[in-house]
Amino acid sequence: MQDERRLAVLRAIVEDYVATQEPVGSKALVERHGLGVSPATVRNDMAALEEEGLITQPHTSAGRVPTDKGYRLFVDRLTTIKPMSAAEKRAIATILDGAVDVDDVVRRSVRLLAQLTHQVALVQYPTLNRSTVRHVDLVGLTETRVLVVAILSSGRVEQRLVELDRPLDDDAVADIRGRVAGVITGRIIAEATAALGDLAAPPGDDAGPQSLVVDALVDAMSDHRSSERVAVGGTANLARFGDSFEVSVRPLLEALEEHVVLLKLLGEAQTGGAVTVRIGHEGPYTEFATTSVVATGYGPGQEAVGNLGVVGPTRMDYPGTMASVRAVARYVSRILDEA
Amino acid sequence: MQDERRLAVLRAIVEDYVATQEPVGSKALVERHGLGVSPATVRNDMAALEEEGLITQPHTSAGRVPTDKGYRLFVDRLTTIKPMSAAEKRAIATILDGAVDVDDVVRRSVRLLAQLTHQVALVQYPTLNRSTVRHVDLVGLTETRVLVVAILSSGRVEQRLVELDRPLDDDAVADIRGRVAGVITGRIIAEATAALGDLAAPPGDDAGPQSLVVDALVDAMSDHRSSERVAVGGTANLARFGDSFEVSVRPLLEALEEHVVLLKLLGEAQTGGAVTVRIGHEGPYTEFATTSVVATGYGPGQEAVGNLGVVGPTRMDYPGTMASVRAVARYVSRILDEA
DNA sequence: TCTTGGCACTCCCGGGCGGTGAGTGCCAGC
DNA sequence: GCTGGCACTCACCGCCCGGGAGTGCCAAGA
Repeated sequence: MQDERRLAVLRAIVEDYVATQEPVGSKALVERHGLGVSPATVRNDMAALEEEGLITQPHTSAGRVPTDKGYRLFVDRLTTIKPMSAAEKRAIATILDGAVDVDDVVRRSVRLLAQLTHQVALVQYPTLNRSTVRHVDLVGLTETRVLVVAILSSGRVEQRLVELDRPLDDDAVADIRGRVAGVITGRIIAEATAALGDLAAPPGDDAGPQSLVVDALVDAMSDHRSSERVAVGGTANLARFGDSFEVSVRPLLEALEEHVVLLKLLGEAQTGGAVTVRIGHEGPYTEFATTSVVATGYGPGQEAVGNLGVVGPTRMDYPGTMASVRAVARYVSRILDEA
Repeated sequence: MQDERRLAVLRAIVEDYVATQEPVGSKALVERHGLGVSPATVRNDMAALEEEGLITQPHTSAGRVPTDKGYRLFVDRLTTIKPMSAAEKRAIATILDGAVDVDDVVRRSVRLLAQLTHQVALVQYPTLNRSTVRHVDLVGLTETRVLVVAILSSGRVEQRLVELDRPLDDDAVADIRGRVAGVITGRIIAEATAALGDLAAPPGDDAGPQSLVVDALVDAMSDHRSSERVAVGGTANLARFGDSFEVSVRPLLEALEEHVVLLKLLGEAQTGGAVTVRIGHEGPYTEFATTSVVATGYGPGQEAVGNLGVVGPTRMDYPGTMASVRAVARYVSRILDEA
């Protein structure tokens, strides 16, 4: 019974602190929330919660602030993701439906997520892993330059310019095109890449040019470039960090330009539709010690082709943020499914 | 004679203030620079400079700080762009040469420029205006969906998915492809768009699908999307603003996500290779009242296909920044020329 | 006419100081 | 196990004050 009330106190502390950004005291707590007990009782509970490491006080005789552990318990056990309102859902659908291509979906998502959550939004560009090759084309630009274009089912178009070591006439280009297209069209990337291996060193005169073209295609489909990209938006929301710019915001801004780090952060998100939350010091990223990351995967069906989420101060509105992240991920998935 | 010394004093004030970020007094001035006169003399000159509106003091009995007008005079008459060292040039060339496509050039340029100048870098994506159409392709995905792909001489690939109102077999797709390609291949965008107009409402059964395809092509080449995009980097360098985050950096971060505004800022850059500097309140952008923009155009030959530059506090190292901006623009131009 | 040393004045900045108030811990009583 | 009471602890804020950098002005010298 007391245990239950203590959790209620923790929840109240988290909610108040998130709302006011100030340490919350026992008196204010009983006034603002309908706990039917006296401040003294709450103080006892707070002492117990502090004993457990769930809350802490910045200095003696100040109110209490949740610790990372406290937020963790709050997120895991004290809250449920609140569903978005119909109006919010409509707004999301309207904005994302206007996208003209995959890149545009990503850009719009980032913007939308930043606006919804008032935090820094991250959206990973979709990986090509599950895509199939829709179309391959070779375009002879000059006698020794060929543009290789691969169109993938995700809607992405990858291109490479190939410099040949000797002139090639149109028929020869068409020949290579036909051979390559026959082997990989309709296949998923992994299969296509494997199949190209057999073409890399073919018999006959065209070995050189064809190898070069094949290499370019393998490179274009190798997934690295596109999956290593993350769109970032809403950096102005870093102002929510009340702290000084130099100590808290600058390193964050720097980290946000390091897309490799962001990918790792987003990569922690579990597949399968659940929203993952990383709080404060959890994980090895010192730059993000005072921040939480709320992320999830997106993609058609159950399979994630990318992750998206937000970065914000540990003192954030977790239920609302998680709801927004989940909602945007769902709509992005749906749109990618349609395209 | 005195006039000359006064300008020397102004130059010294600008240089010292840029270096120290603190109001500079008469005594420190004669010590750090080799002006062969006494502090009292300098004080008289300072009073004259203040009279002309070139410098100002934050409060009585403080040192002097250059005004926007002072910086303007400094940039226009007191400084020359200092050439980059050979090592710096090599570094620029090395970094940019590794780019795999146009988008990669832009991304690398932004990063490079931010590192060189320690400021916020902006690089506009190349406009398509001067590009020619290298290749057009139509790919039938299903019976009622066609992917339209246009490959431009700039290396950019534009694509649109077209939903048809009725099924179309492969022959019909090939037919439209042939007709469209015949009309626009090799032409510059403007001509191609005009030529497409004649195809929009052709005679015969295929009027519907062909119109849709033509519309998509016109849209893809309409230049709006790509030229409305700006890559931004080095936002962490906003820390150089010593002021409080909320009043000075937050509005800037917000403005930096408004790419329309950035395009206008960059658009002020003159064509023809000169580096343009906008200082402080010059221009209608209240968000950028405390910043200067150093920008220039880039592109193969004399024609600018895009602009790039940096945004920083008015108190910036103009000679160095202008040198970096010019150098990066030149190398980007060269690379685009080669591609 | 310009430069220079001297001098009084201004005002920002940082440190020290006491009052105020929110919040706590503890204890005795119910 | 809850509650009211009470003494205690600090952060915060406004205040004062001295130090110091820098200025403006003036009279004398080149």
